Amino acid sequence: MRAPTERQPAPETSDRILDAAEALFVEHGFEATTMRMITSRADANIAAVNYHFGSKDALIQEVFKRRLTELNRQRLAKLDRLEAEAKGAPLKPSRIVEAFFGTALEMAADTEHGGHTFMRLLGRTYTEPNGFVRQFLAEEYAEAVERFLTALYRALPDVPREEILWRFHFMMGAMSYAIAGTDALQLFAGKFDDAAPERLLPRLMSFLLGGLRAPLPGQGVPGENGKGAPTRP
Amino acid sequence: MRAPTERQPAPETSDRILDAAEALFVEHGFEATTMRMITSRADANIAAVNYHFGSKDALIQEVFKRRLTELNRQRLAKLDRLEAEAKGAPLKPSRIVEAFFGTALEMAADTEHGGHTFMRLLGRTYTEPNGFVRQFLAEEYAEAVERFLTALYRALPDVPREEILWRFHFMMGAMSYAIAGTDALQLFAGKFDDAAPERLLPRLMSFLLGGLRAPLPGQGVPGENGKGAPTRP
DNA sequence: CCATGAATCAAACGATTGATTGAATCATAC
DNA sequence: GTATGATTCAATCAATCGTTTGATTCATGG
Repeated sequence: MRAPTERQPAPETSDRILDAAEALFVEHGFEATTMRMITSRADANIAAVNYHFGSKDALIQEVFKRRLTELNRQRLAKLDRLEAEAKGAPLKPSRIVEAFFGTALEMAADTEHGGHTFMRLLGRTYTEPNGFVRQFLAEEYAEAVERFLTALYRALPDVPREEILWRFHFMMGAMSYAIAGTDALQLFAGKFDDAAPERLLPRLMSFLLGGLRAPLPGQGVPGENGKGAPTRP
Repeated sequence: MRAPTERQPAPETSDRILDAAEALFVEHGFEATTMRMITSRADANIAAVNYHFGSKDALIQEVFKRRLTELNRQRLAKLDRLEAEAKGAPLKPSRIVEAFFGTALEMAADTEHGGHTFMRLLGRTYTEPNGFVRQFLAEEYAEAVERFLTALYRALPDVPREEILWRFHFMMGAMSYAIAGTDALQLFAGKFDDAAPERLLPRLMSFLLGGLRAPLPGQGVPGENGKGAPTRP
């Protein structure tokens, strides 16, 4: 009467639970989302979560694994294609950044299949205190981060690796906020006239590349070397 | 026997509770931090929180108010000084960015008086799902955001305001991750050789200004217009 | 020395949490 | 039609949550 033998593709109930949990986690966070809220929204019995997944923590992991594995698979596929086309030459930084962050934004733009919901969840989970969630995310990301960092190191051989590391970190932060969008913090409530996701990608990409290619922090005082206005392309 | 009459400056117990709560919130989040954990760490009775603050939610607000009011006061003071020196002329964007984000990083660099702990908490709270926390933060930030946005609008008259709004948003995200630093996500575990906070400020500032002054996303394909390498100053 | 109110304390409150039980129901194969 | 195993169900478990209580201790002023 315990764990189901996985023969069938999916009996639907576990998927409804995953979808309900995903949406509720975005809305209330992990701790504040109760099993009863999840099963109620999924039209399932309270015992269904433990039957299908084993525990609440295992359910959380499954919510992430379902989407994150696919996201990083797409990212690495794009990187593979770029490297194949380059035939051994270093890639352009803009291509690398677009492969990593653009893929994430594409998933975030997909409101039909829950991709948008998940990316909002992912963005706020990067800073999740919960230990096991963080460790799980780190493992799931390990390969992709390694590959993309290596590509960036090759693309920018004159830039100290530590600097690239930090800027990659900063870019992750900017992307998180970009996806969280208006609902991250009501700081800009009523100020965003246009939250169209199709305009978000070029906006974020310009910002990220501007940051990545910024003058290195050196002897010069930052901000003293330019007119300070963005240039029209 | 209810709320204390505020005659004395501070009987010490409420401060110990605030410090303990601040540290525990960073470590475990709001929900996962129990009253018993707080009062135990603060060497106080379990009833002390409700006696001094009224409720757990009120305690959370007080933890933020204590530091955030001071942070935004410093930010606005710097902006006031810059505007006084400029005598009506528009400010340089780099000065504005430094006044807003630099002040935050200064507080984050202060490990002596809990500033570092608080800024880590603040960074991860920007994406907090909890409704009342978000609304409280928004109110506490309203004036500063308004003032700094206005200054940026004046400093960059040729840039669409919506673009400035988004880039300010992106900058907030990058700063959050910068402060969360290594402990945000173990994605880069073991890769940061140098987490010295005094080098973080110039690093972040270069990145932010690079992003703020990046070419606007227009007709041109992003990333097709440059060599893609950061320039030495 | 005692009166007064702030502060602390141990103990308990009802409510809700994630998890578990054993029986009931369902689908499928023979 | 009946056996078999997967799934669902109502009911309940112990544990823990934030909060409250009433008594006790402490500090201070007259």
